[in-house]
Amino acid sequence: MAVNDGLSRLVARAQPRHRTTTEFVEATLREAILSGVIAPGTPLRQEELAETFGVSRMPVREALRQLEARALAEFHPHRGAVVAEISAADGADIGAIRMALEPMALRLSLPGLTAADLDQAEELIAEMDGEADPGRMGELNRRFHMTLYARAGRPRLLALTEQHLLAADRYLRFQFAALGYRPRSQDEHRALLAACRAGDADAACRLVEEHVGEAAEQLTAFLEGREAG
Amino acid sequence: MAVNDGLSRLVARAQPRHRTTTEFVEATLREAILSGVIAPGTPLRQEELAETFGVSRMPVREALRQLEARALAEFHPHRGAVVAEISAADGADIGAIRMALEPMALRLSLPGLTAADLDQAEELIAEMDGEADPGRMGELNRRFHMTLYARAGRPRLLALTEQHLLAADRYLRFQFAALGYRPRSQDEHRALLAACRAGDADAACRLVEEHVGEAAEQLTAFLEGREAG
DNA sequence: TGCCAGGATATTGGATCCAATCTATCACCA
DNA sequence: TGGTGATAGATTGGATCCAATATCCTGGCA
Repeated sequence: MAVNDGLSRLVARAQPRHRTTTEFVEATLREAILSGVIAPGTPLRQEELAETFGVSRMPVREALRQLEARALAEFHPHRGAVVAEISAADGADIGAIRMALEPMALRLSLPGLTAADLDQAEELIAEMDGEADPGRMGELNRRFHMTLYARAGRPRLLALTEQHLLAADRYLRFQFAALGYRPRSQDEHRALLAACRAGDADAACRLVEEHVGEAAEQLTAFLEGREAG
Repeated sequence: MAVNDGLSRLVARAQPRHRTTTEFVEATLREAILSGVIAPGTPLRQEELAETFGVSRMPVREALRQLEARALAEFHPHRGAVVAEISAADGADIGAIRMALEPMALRLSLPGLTAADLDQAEELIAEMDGEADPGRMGELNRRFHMTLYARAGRPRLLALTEQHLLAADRYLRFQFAALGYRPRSQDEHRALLAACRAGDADAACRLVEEHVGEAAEQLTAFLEGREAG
């Protein structure tokens, strides 16, 4: 079974240190969908998932409802849930949201950033230089961005930003596999970090907006080509 | 019972034309929370809600999970859910998100706006002039904003924007009740509409950002005073 | 040969039941 | 008298069971 195959590995190594079974199932499924372990369009059969997780159908149902609210799964009444499809239009949608949220997060965070934060960001850039694995690269990229936003002091804004960084990751997987990492991305990361170190908020916000925008643009072009072909 | 009282009225006049009971419960509860019919901090007892809706506890449970994913309810394992609290910090958080999303939505929508859209926006401003009821005012305000963003062609961005407009409404209720509607708001609406009619994207985006920012600022000040006192 | 109808099957949606756990109360002891 | 521990009640979390609905296949008919 395509679903169980990759997922059961995730389930096996997932620490069930969650307080309820529902939380455990939701977190693991979300990870699986965002990381691409379960492909878009895959039907999420309740019974099958329940068996994989070793629980009854009920916590699975509640978890699926939460995933629906996060736009990671689509419900069709009496026909079940499927993993949300990916499309060029949706990729552009997520890109637009990131272009709106991330400059705001950075602007709020910048004054509070410590030297340690900036050093950690620099270290993450260095790690990305030598990384080939797409999944790991996505995680490093996400951590780099979130490190810069961490001092915004706006929990909702940060949660929303991270959620859409994760959603973008899911998309970027497809691009990574075909084209490799976007070469200019690292240059942009370095320029962004330099602006943050200089405390130049306007420049930093402009850079992050351009950075996200270019990534989204290239992704959209790639996906449109994929849909056309 | 404080919960049932206002809620049962909503339930009574709600058309159960939803495909599943869970959808019906979720939509009605969301409306009740956002509109303030159920106050922040109110415990959401599953049995009580089930009785009010005339269903079993199960669809209530699934609906509550979805509300949690939307940050409208907070879950405490084995202790139940409560309606999400409101706070000055959270109000500022929502304000920051709106300030990020709405200029982006407007910029994407502006080129596609029709004369009919602009006329409808103007009509909504006129309606707001003569409106005293806070709930109705919030709805008109929301429709005005969403009308201007409607042609963005980004479903996720629009859904997120509307969700945070609704969340802001929930907060504004408290301010309405104490201070009435912010007087300068209508002037800003008119200026914004004028910029849209002129097709001046930069000005329109700047105006909407300022508009949202000022509303958020005043709200935050009000809530901080309320929390201090 | 193609299309429509009807029934069998699979899967979800909803109800009921049981177990786990949290809270509050009360007795008991220092 | 104040604090601590045990116990009872209430409430949620999870499992199982039943009903409702969609899909798919097959057979009959034009």
